[in-house]
Amino acid sequence: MVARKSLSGNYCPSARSLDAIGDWWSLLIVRDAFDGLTRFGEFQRSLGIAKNILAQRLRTLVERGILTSVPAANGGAHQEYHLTDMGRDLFPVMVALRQWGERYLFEPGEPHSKLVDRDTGRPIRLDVRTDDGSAITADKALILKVPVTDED
Amino acid sequence: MVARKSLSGNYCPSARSLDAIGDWWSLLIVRDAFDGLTRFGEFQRSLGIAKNILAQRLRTLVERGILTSVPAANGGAHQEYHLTDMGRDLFPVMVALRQWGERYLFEPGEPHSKLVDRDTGRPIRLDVRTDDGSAITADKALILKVPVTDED
DNA sequence: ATCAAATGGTTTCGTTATAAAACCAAATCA
DNA sequence: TGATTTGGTTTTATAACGAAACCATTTGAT
Repeated sequence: MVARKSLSGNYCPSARSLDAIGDWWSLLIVRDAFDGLTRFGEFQRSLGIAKNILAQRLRTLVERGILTSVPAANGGAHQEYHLTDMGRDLFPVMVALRQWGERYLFEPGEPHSKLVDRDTGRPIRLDVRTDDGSAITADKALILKVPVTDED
Repeated sequence: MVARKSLSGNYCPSARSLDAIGDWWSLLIVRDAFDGLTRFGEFQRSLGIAKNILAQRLRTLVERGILTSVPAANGGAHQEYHLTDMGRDLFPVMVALRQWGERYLFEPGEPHSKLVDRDTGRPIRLDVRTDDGSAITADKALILKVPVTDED
């Protein structure tokens, strides 16, 4: 079998996450869902994705519990795709990606969308902290590996 | 051309980030780099990735400024791959992915690696906040779009 | 009520990316 | 000095992807 290697049995949570949402389109769909898009056509126009690929991605995102498809709220016959709690909890991932991109992938002065607090208008950021609230940098972090059994 | 659509001109920073590191292996390589791996063979054994794919990924990660390849520190002839500042700043992305995976992709009680403060041993987490430090949830966030010019 | 267009897909087909394996030169080890 | 490891590249088969055509059902206009 030459299928894309599955990481779902991996004991690293990042690896499993990438297994679930690490393909090319899934996170972009989730981003659009955060942006309020719900309909097939909305996603398609927003992303410029091929319809067959979009259909497949929506299907697997639903299968994995990140989106739900529900009959249209307005009585129409189409489906609407909404974030589940699991999907909404990808919010920090989105913010982290956004923050990195803002910093490294834009020229100084180049315009880009911004994420702000809906109520106060304040910019949103995120920081890594220990559970007592003190900020921490990458070099201070240590990955505790789970004891190896027999598979590598 | 049927190449994978480039999002590098997109005004959404998340989209550009995914364009840079959103392919299947890149973030896993970066994760391993955080874990201290530097050599071709180390990455290959750790990930089980095909060598040609790994070589290609390392090349583009270097091109994009996320890794640097430097001659071996110990005088050997091989290259070592190290995170740049740009690469190290992906740390919050890794933590966010990890945190989400821990929560949703493991059975209760199932073992997984953990991220802790090297000095204190305290678990590391991350939260989204406004710049004055108050925590915020996804529904309180608003994406301010950049004014559209002519391309869609 | 009827025709036209939009919506939400699925199917087909060509192209690209990926995986596996073979291969190879240089360095290291015994 | 011969064997093994390292760090790749090349080749080939398969799977994923993108574009376009197609289609049934809704929705909108006349």
